Amino acid sequence: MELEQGAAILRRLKLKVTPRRLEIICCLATEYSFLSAEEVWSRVRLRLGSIGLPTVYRILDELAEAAVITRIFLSNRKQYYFLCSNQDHHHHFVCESCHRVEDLEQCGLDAVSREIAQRSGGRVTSHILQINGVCGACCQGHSGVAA
Amino acid sequence: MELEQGAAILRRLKLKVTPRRLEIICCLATEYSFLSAEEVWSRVRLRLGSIGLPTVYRILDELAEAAVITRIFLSNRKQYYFLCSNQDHHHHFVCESCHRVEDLEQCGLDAVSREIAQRSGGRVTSHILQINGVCGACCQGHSGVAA
DNA sequence: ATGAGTGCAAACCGTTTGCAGCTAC
DNA sequence: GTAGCTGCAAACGGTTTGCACTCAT
Repeated sequence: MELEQGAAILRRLKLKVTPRRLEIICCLATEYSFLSAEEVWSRVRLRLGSIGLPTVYRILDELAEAAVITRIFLSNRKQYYFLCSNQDHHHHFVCESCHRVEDLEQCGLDAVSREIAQRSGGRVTSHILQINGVCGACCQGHSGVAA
Repeated sequence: MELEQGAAILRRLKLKVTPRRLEIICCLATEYSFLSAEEVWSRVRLRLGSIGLPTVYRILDELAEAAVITRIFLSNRKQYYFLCSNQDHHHHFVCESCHRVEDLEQCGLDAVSREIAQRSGGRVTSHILQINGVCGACCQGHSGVAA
């Protein structure tokens, strides 16, 4: 992603265009996998020289709240972040070997909503769906990238 | 759940039958909603007199590892536990108002697995699906139970 | 110039661990 | 008797906060 695209995102969110914000957006935009806050921190430090971890958290949080990036909660109690250009409702397939993230078109929640409405008259308001597996490349013997 | 049922579960897992373990299983068995470790702790203390929070964590962890109870990770970084007698593959509908949990039969993941296999040759190994909403009773004006 | 952004250190808080004493078997 | 259980206090680690300083606008 060009720096100008990052700046446009920030202006749309009425956030000041600062080097740290641009660098973090660029960092996520060039990754094909989700990153922890510390992983973002270490990557961004290489280019900015210095940036505090709290700043990384603050910026990631702003971007996640604005739905510019996707936040994933994993069972190790850490939060991971992923920049996805697809704004329509969709879910992700996460490769357990290389941590690459793929978009999914199928949601499959229509049937569930119907089941709930028919059975008890309830209503679905949101859902969390994450698919884990091994992607095609990793299935074919590629060893993958360490986490 | 009777105490004897709890004892049977523990014997099956080759764990010693202790009052704390029995009490925790009973506590979860009589709840219709998921509970945090601290919520289990406060309920169980009423009947046991004294029990340490680390013990509650240890026992909940054992039971979750053995798949006797279900562990849910929410975005507040806390873990919640729920005892579900249904052992087949299924998911849960969680009411946002009263925190009651219902079993779902629909999974809807077959279509997703097909999509992944067809598109990139990948393979689905696991998935996390949680449906949030408002249950029938709460939809009909019942105010629900606070978290 | 001024309010938003940032670094640093310290707090936070759910969870885990080490170890001594206790209990089911 | 002994291996496993439990309580307590302390540590852990990812994340958040308070506050003084700095920078984009």
